Amino acid sequence: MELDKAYDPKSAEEHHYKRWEESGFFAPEINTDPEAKPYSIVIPPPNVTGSLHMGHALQHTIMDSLIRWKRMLGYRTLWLPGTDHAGISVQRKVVEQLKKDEHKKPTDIGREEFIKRAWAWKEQYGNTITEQMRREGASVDWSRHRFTMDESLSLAVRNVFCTLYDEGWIYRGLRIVNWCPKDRTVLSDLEVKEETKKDGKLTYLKYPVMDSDQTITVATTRPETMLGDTAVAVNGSDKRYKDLVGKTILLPLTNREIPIIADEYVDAEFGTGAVKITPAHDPNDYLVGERHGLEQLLVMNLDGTMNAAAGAEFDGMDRFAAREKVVAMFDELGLLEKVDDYEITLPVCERCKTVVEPILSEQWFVKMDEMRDMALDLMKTEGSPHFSPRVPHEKVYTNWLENLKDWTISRQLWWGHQIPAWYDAEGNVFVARTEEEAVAKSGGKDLTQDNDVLDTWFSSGLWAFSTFGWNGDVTETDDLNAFLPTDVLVTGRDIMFLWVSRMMMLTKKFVDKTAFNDCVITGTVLGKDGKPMSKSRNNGVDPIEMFDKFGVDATRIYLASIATGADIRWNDVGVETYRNFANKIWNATRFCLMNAEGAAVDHKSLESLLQQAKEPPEGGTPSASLADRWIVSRLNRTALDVNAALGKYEFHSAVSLLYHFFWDDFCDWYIELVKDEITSWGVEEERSGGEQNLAAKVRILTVLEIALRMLHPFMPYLTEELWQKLPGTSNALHHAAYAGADATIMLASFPPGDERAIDARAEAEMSAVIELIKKVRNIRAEMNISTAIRFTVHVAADAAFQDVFRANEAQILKLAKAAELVIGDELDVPRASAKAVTNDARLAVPLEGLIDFDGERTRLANQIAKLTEEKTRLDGQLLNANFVDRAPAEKVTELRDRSTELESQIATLNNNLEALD
RNA sequence: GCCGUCUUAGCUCAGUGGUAGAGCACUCGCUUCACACGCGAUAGGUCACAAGUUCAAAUCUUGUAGACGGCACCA
Repeated sequence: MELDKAYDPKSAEEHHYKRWEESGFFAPEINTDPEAKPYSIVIPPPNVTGSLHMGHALQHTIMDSLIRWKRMLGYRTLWLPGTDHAGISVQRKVVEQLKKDEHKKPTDIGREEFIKRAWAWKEQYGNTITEQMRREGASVDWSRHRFTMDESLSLAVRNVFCTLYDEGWIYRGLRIVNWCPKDRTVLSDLEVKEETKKDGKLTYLKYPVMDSDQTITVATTRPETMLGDTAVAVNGSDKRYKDLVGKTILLPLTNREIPIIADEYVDAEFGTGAVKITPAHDPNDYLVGERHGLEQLLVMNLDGTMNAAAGAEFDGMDRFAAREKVVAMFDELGLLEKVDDYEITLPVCERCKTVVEPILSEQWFVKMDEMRDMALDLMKTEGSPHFSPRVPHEKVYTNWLENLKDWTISRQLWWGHQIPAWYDAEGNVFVARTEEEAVAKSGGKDLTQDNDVLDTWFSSGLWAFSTFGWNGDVTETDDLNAFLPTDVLVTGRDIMFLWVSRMMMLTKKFVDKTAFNDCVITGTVLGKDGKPMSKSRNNGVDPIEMFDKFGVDATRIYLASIATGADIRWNDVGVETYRNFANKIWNATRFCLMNAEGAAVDHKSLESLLQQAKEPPEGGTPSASLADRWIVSRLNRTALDVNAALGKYEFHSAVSLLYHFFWDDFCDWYIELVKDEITSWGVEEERSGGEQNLAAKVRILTVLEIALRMLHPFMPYLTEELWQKLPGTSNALHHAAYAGADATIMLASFPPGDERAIDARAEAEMSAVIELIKKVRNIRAEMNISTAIRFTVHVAADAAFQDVFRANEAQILKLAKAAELVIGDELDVPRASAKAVTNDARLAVPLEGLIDFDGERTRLANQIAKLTEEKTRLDGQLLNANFVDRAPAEKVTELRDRSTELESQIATLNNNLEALD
């Protein structure tokens, strides 16, 4: 079989996913081992308005790598996919569509029709991400796909709401909330971000004190709110205003009389030391108002315009226009003291960047005190969730919880879970799961349901258990028993509070379990400019474009290679590295297949090698070749290390281990070392015959096959494509739990690695051979000797290494491009020779007529300088009595040995240098 | 204001007490029959700065400077 010369990702990506999905490989049911341990991950549900961005790609890569790894290890794995209904975002999309297509407002078509449109929108556009996930190769169980507004999940929401209400954890109250005038809904604190405005103004207004000619000056950034002022406050200990406390102000433009009060809240040092108090439009003022029994005068509508209470002149006027008008009128009245430029940070709506208006409004809240204690308790007693990396996330999470305020859960939207609360004509509230129940509770009255819906995060908060079938009516399911707690949650910092914390709390509350054991918080993938990717910065990189350009596998393994937990800049060159890696894997396989005639993957072929590593022949020479013993040792070491790294969520080191094993050990050395043995162009007469040749072919195919399995979690398409082409791969290689399934690498067992297969002797011997070859190559390169010239290499070493070099003579000659190897106790070479030392040998290359004496002098001098520098440093340490006394004896011996070794190497090189003269 | 992170080769980043690493870029040499998305060989770093702890610090502690994140406040 012959492969194309280069890997074309597209062709592999086209067909495997469909087969995997249709064969049911992604579902936990594929695992037929009744004893199999479960391993589960629920996806952070992307919202239906979204499309795949680099953050998703990173997180999905991590989740899929973990799931594929565990699946191959025989766990009953479930990665559960789904989407959330994204209340505000979908609502906005539908509103825009309505306006554009029909020039209508939501109120023109009514709630019922609007919701129909929203569902239609979701059906049409809401599957973008799920389709993109197929391209990513995500091995999610689509049969368990959930949507936060599915019937069962919606029932769960209603049941949870009712229970929390009945137990007093949910209440309805009049509070200052964050209002987005554009979206016309209240927002939770977490959905409000801050934006610094450099062109802000601080306006100083003079308020006349009644029965006096005095005025009191207040400063404000929102002059229009003065229309709702119901007091002016000063600090009671502020001497400037002492006499004014208790007096009355005639509030300009309104002619209302408002008191001057004393309150601790006022900082005498700040501004004028006098503060206008607007209890209905400012959270601090609200508190002051409560303390002093002030009227809460609402002067604004929920669309950001002023209302009648602001006065006839302002009624209906936009808040910003009203601001200008208020200032102008104060100016006319001579009551405008001044307007200063002022840099101000304003709260804005996270989604639409509209300036958020703090406003007094009646909303539903979740009381957070007990929830918080529950989550803190989980952290303190069980260290749950176990964050990775622990620093700094555990502390940030804990700090946030400690300062938690109540959660505003009502939203003035139509799309979402309508609040299961009904009102009678008198405004009495009846909370129930259905209208019938509510009516029954009311004693048969006519009721109307609350107009608002719940925050999308309220339903997302139930995700860990509602997705497994819990809905309050049904509280036990097989999936729930099998898969909760989920093993790990993989997500970004941005939703740690919005989602992670709430899911912990609600899962504990309703199923008395932790939602997930571990929580991997990924870093942010930054744009090339080092800033978070965003549309406004136009520094975003589209994962799909990367898939097209470099292939899915290259993009995935690159993402895994940067998944350290730290933020990282996107770098096309990095993906290119792994595109090249994919091509390298392709070509290594291509080479093996070109020479695989008559051979097939056979794991028994490595058994004798394992045996020799486990029980080295007593003093004797192992029968298997060094290269074979070495690659098996390296293979197992890599497998052990990769498993360990994945277990610690150190994806970048797993990738690095695999990269270097495959490229350096397998391609650069192993393939080259055994090339002659397996190819038809090898040195025929040196071989013991066809049988030996076949065994070597089987071995290399087998090593390759194991390597592909280790790479599969990161590079699913490429590895499946190649695995299918390797002779001898079949479902016999599957993990026992999947014995019956059609052959696929994704169900093959993941190499666990065997510590006893680590062959220290083979590794030491191989490194002697590699070092020797590298030194010869170095001489050739530095002496500028053409590869066409095959010279003789003289090697001196102790008896054991002489044997090693003799046993590997053919390989050394080939890789060093030498004609002859002369091995002995001492070097016996003419003066015109280039020389070098390794840790285990001395070597020389006679270069009669080729040597550049000056060049050789420089080369030797450089080597001597390098070694001397190291020796000087070591000897300095060894002369230090403190070091020798206090450092571990092992360390001291190690340094001493190294120093002795260096001494001998330097001496040799010096002799070589002198010999040139 | 409070909490926290980062600063390592030209670039992007690993490494977290015991001789500084990778990929890419750079330099030199290769149309070597798996791969030029390649092969071989070099070069390149007082690990931001300062002090301390230690036999030993890129790594631990404190401070300084710069970059950044979260929370709170902002009349």
